[in-house]
Amino acid sequence: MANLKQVAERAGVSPATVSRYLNGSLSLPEPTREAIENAIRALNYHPNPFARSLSRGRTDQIQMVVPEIKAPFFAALVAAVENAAFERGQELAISVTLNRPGREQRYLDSVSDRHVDGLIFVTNHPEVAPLKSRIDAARRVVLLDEDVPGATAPRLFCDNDSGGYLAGQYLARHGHRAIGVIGTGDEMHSGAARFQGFSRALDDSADGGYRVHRKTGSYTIEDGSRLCAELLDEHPGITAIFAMSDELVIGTLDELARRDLRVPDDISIIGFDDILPLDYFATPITAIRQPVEALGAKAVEILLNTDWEDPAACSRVEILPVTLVERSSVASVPPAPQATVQHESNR
Amino acid sequence: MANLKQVAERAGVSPATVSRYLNGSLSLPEPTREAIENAIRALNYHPNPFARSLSRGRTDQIQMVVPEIKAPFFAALVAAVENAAFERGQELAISVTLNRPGREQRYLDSVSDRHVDGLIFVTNHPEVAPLKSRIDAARRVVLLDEDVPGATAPRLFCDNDSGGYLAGQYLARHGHRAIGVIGTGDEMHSGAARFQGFSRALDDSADGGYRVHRKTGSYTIEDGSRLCAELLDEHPGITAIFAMSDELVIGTLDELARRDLRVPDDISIIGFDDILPLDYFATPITAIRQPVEALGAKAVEILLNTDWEDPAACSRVEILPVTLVERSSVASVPPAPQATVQHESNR
DNA sequence: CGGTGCTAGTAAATCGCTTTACTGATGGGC
DNA sequence: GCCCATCAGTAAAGCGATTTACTAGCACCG
Repeated sequence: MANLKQVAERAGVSPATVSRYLNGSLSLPEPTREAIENAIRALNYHPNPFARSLSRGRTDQIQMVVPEIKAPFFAALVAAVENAAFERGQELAISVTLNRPGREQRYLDSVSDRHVDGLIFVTNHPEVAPLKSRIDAARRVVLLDEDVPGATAPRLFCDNDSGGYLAGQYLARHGHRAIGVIGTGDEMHSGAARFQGFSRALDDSADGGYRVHRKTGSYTIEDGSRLCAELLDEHPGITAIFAMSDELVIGTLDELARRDLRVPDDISIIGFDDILPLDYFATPITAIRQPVEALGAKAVEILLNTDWEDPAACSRVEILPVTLVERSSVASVPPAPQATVQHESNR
Repeated sequence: MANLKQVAERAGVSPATVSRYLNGSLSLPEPTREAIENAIRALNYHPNPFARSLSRGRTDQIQMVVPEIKAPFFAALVAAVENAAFERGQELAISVTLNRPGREQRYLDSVSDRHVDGLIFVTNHPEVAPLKSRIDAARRVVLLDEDVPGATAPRLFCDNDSGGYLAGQYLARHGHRAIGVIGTGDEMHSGAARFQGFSRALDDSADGGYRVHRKTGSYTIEDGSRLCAELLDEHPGITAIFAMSDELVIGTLDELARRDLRVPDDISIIGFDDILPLDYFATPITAIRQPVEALGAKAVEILLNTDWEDPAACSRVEILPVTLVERSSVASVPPAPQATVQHESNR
């Protein structure tokens, strides 16, 4: 494996010259230049990135920690970040925690360990107490998608609140009055914000009288089925369900199918994420779309452009807008609610 | 950021001692040992991995190139490899090509570029002509899941042929005689092998008289719908469909739903991959399960244990068994086929 | 003719660790 | 008392870049 010195020798110049030429800090006359290029080609020279990093004290590599990579949202997020990183000449090292205890901490440490330029951190569970101090220590960490309360780091979320709002508004406008909501509880930033926006939308709606039944769990298919079942058992009068993730939508659909409830004839459903090809579903599912591409691009941008000495920059929160993608899983219900719905009790 | 020298100074020994102690090539008496450990803790020392790699000429990092990361099978495969790599103390760097021209080549070059210990290469398209020579040049490449014909590299596949066989056998035993198959064409190793096994199973079946209608495309939801539609339009008599990937199953289901065909009452379906939670589907889908975990583990093992000087080892092909996971998407049809099926023409 | 400014480079220190080949001291065996 | 092991560690040469601070040579200007 050829090195700089050999290239320099063959080109009849010094290693410094080759290095500086390659890094653009030296412009050379044509003949020299050509000699170098030839030598490089002849020896099939590839700079050793380790020597490079060692010398420059910089990596050109960013790391991303995700809890999961099979879940469509995370897979898409990783793809988006990879893309953005690639565009900026950074390599992406991906680490998957599978929520195994200690893995998150371990990877966070690796910012110092691996002397990586920075880290994009995505979590999906609330037990993050030991993370805070490690994030603070690591610096050069961007929190993406989910919060770690108290940690000092720039954050990037989608507009969960307004996503919830859009969903609520949409259901209200279609005449739904008794609605089930399934998602995470308030311990998760996303679940709290989505639900808050959702509730506000209903409050803002001219005619009050809403009953919202919330069931909380994790963003999994299993919980989607389970929570949907609970919802239907306890509140048979609901006419619509807001499911806060693609997985929850799938789980909900399964449960509805199991009960022979048709969407949207028997019950309406509106989702969140919109990563799975909901268009292709038997009933195309209306959902709030997360701006995954934009999230990935922005996360990389923040990571690379933040001035890590500036405390203000390190606690900045960026919010990206979401959109409602209308399909056909929400039906209009008559403006005057049925009696059967009426006498149902509020939680 | 502390370095070896500082640790050594603080512990009152030489850098060499610390280094050798840390690498286990020196056993020290308790007091010295303790002094070093204390110094490390006090300075929060983390060895610089670049200096390490530079010095040792080794990376402890393996790279994986995948065409896609959103597709469930690839996401699962990446997760499995990550896991296996982690277990062996290797970092995993993941690169996603999105089938953009040049990206695969570029990443292959990076084995030399990044001086990575090795690379696991997964592709999903047949235009691989320029890849062959690059793989040969890179050495230390394992071909996973899909073949690049002619390249010199160890290969690891699931038993596509026997997967096809199992599917064919299962459908035959359930009395299906007119069957649609959708998958990739023979230009892809997986598509060819799965179809071959499938056909052989039908041939092996006691009572001949099968009609198999094959439609080929790529492993996507879109193609699943499209090919299923073509199949149903051209061969309305088919009683079962073998869909060669999760995506194709989804696409097929969508198309069936669109036509109000129920699974398995109106038509049976058997899938391949079994990564998506098919259990949770409205009709749980019977499918051939790919041993994703095992594929990941084995790929890493091959990468790390192959003697790259040995030409025999470099052209070894490893095949992992698949299993049929029985659910409820395949119905039995009466042993004597209907007249309507009878007069349908073979392709 | 001296000074200034280019051009076209170079020498050498440095990044942080690994590793080979040593050394000095101590203790045991005969 | 001498020799040989063993123990406990060290000095120094890499690994392959980058980068700072220089210099030699030349042209041009006034």
